[in-house]
Amino acid sequence: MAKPKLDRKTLLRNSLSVFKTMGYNGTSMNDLAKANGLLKGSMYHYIESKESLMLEVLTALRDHYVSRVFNKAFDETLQPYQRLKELALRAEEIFVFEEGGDFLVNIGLETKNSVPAFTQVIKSFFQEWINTMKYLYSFVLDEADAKEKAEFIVAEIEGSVLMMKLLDDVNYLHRTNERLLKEYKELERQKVYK
Amino acid sequence: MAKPKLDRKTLLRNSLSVFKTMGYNGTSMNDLAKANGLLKGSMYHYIESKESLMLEVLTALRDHYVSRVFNKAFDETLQPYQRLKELALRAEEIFVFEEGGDFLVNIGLETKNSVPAFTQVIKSFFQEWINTMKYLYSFVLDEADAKEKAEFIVAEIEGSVLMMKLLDDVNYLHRTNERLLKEYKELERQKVYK
DNA sequence: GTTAAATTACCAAACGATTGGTAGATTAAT
DNA sequence: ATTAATCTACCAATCGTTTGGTAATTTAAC
Repeated sequence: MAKPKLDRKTLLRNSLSVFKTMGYNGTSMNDLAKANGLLKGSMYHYIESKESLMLEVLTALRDHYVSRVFNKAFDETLQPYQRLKELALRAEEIFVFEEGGDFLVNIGLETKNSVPAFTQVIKSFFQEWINTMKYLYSFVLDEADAKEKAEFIVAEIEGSVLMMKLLDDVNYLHRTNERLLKEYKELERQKVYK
Repeated sequence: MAKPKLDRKTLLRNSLSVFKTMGYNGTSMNDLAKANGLLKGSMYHYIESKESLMLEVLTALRDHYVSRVFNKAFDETLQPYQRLKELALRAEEIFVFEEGGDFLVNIGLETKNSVPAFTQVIKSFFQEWINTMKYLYSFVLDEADAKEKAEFIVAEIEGSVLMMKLLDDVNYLHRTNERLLKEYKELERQKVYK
């Protein structure tokens, strides 16, 4: 009976799936336990508290994005435009199909005034994202413009994802990405002519 | 103590204030009662349930926006550009200073998979907003483009508000509005030249 | 290789606190 | 005296968490 061990990754993935559909306050320890094939008391064999579990989920998600998605921006075997395209593609997959998506925003808003520990991780995710975009745009814009552009683009994508969810319209994000890519190409062209 | 202690408007305003900072699931009937200067049991003299109260708050908020904010777009004493400017100004006030703000988005995301009645009202709010923007852009763009532009702009503003909250940066929305206004003026210029 | 101790994984039950909601008594204005 | 508004007291259910206990497995001494 001490064999079928639940490994950490599975625990986090199962828990994320529940948190994602019910939110933080909307999810009970019972829900989490069920999703992991355990009774609620047994969950405490793996975790210290509901809050610490969520914090671990958030952190894992952020680290995943940083090391598996954002890092594409620094892949020197690709042209800058191709890197942006890779990022856009991955973002579309993530937000439209995968578990996770705009999860970080949802939880960030829901717990903003009650669990500061969450806010910190979520903030750092967005900072990382903005920095990634800033780097990519530094190829076609000067420092200050690249920064502003990066901040604006992250907001733009998040807004699209949001409307996509609220209005059940899957095209939102795709159109936004297409617009961004087209615009980037135009910026590259202008840069060359200068 | 049988005086009409609490009028409907005050009840809704007080409740909104609590819901706004703690979310739907994060707010208890006790919290709501306290905010209204009552004991929990007394709340049920005014409302049928926690859910019905929230639904009333959401509906009142949507109706307020439609009749007091969005209607500016149809004010024929103003030039289209001036109407857009009015809308932008009001939006900035609402999102930055007032209670309410992106409340509808937060609740929409938090309760998307648990309380469909909320989703309906929230959806209609965004549809109204999009329609308003579409009308304003029909002065400078053709039908199809105006629609796409409207959808995009609402997403853009929402994204800005979101980042503003998550990153505690009040400039986000202001910059977005300035960009929109400038672009609208440019669209007007292009229209004239054609 | 056998065996006993230590550890792991889990369950069933219960904890005190809090949840949304109800009933009946009490208060105060008309 | 009537009636509307509020309080007090309570309910059943659920919350996150802790407990006591029991198999299954791993470890380590022989």
